[in-house]
Amino acid sequence: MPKPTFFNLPADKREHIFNCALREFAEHPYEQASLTEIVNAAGIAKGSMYQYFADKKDLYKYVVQTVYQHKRSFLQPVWDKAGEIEFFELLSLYYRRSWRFARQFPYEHRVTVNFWDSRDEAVRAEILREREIRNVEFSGLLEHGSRAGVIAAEVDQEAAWFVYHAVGRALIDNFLEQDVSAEEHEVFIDSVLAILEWGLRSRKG
Amino acid sequence: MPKPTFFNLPADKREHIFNCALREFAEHPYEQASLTEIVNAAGIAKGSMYQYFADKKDLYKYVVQTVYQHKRSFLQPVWDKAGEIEFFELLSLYYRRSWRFARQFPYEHRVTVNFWDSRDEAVRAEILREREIRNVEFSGLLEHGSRAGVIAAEVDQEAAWFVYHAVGRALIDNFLEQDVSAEEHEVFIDSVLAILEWGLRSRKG
DNA sequence: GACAAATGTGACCACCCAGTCACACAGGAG
DNA sequence: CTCCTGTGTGACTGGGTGGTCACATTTGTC
Repeated sequence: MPKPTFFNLPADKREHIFNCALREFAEHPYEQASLTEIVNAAGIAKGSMYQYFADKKDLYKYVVQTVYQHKRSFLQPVWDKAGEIEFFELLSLYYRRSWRFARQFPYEHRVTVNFWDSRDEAVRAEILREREIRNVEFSGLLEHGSRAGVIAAEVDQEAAWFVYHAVGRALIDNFLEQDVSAEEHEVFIDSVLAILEWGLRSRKG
Repeated sequence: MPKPTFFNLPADKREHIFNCALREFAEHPYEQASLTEIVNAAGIAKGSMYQYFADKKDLYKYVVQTVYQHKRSFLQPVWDKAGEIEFFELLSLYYRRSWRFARQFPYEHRVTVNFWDSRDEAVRAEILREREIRNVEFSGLLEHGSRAGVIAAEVDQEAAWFVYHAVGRALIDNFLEQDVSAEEHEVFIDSVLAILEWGLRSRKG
C-alpha cells in the first residue's frame, strides 16, 4: 500500500515510476532487484521513492498486486463463458488466453514468474494467498466438468488439479524466451492438452 | 574445475568444505549465495577458498556437477531395468526414485532446483546442457514405449515429453516442504501418473 | 638442521545496497 | 511578505559483497 503522496502524483509521472519498477522486478527476482536502479531509470531521487512507499517490499507488493489484478481482469472473459462451453474447450481457452497475456505483457508476466519463485518469507504469505485463489478458480472448473459428466469418475480430483497446474505453468513460463510464434505455440498447447484430455475424459466410449 | 590444491586436501576437510558450499547453494540461488558465509561455516580463510577454486562461479559449477553426477548414479538402477519392464511401470519407478533422492538428499535436491531457476548467463549454458541430457534420456524411454506399442501413435512425442517433464518437476518440488510421508506421496505420484498413462496409452482396447 | 615449495591467512579494496535526513523548493492561505 | 504544509533532493551511513595480496605457516627433501 503506497503512501497517499503517491496517488497525489500526476497520472503520467505515477505510471512512469510504476513502469520502471515493473521492469526491474521483471528482470530480477525481488531480492536482487535494485531500488537504486529503479529510481535512476525513473529519473527521481532516492528520497522521493520513500515519500511514495514505505520501503522496497512495500513497492514490490504494490507492483505484484497491480499485476495480478490486471491478469485476473484479462482472464475474466474466459470465466464468463464457463456456462456456455464444454470443460475441455474452456481449458484450452484458459491456457491460450494466459499465453496471450504473457505475450502481450511480458514484463507483467515475468513479475508473476519471479513472484512464484521468491524465497523471501514476508513475500511467501502473499504467494500462498494467490495460490489459494488459483486453487479455488480451478476447483470450480473441475467440478463443473465433473457434474457435466465429461470427466471420468475414477480420476483423483486432487491429482487432476495438480497435473493441470504443473503443466499450465510450464506451458506459459518456458516459451517466452524462445522465439516461437504465437500461433505455433497455441498448436503445441493444444497437443499437450489433448494428452491430458485423454487422461481425464470419461471412458464410456 | 577446482585447482589441484583442492584435491590434495585430506578427504575429510575436502568434504567438509564441499558440504558447506552445498548447503549455501541449497539455501540460496547462485547470485545470493554468499562466499563469505561458506568460508565462515567451513572455518577457513577467504583466501584459502581461492587456492581451491578460481572464483565463486568455479565453485558453484563444481558443486552442481558433483550433485548431478550423484543424482544420475542414484537413478541408474531404474535405467538398468529399462529392458525388463513396461514403459509406464518404468516411469513410476523413475519418479518414485527421484522422489527418494530428494527426500534422502534434500540439499542436493535444492541445489538442482535453484540451478534450473538461475538467470545467470554463464550458468544458463550448463543448464541447457543438462536439459539436453534429460531430454535424451526421456526420448529414449518414449521410443522404447512407442516400439513396444503401448503408447498411442497419435500422441505428439514432444508434447508427451513436455508433460512428463513439467509434472515430474512439480511432483517433487512442491512436496518437499510439506511434511507428507514418503509412502503417502508415492501413492499420490501414482494417481498422477495414472492420469498421464490414460492420456498416452494405446487406444485399441 | 636448512632450504624451498606448497598452503593458509585475514586485513583490505572497490563496489553495491536499502534506507535516512537535513535541507531546498514549491504554492496556497492569511 | 510570512507562515505552513506537502514535495523533492542527494550526500551520507552502516553493512554486505567478491576478490586480492603481502605475509605467515606448514610440509617435504636433502
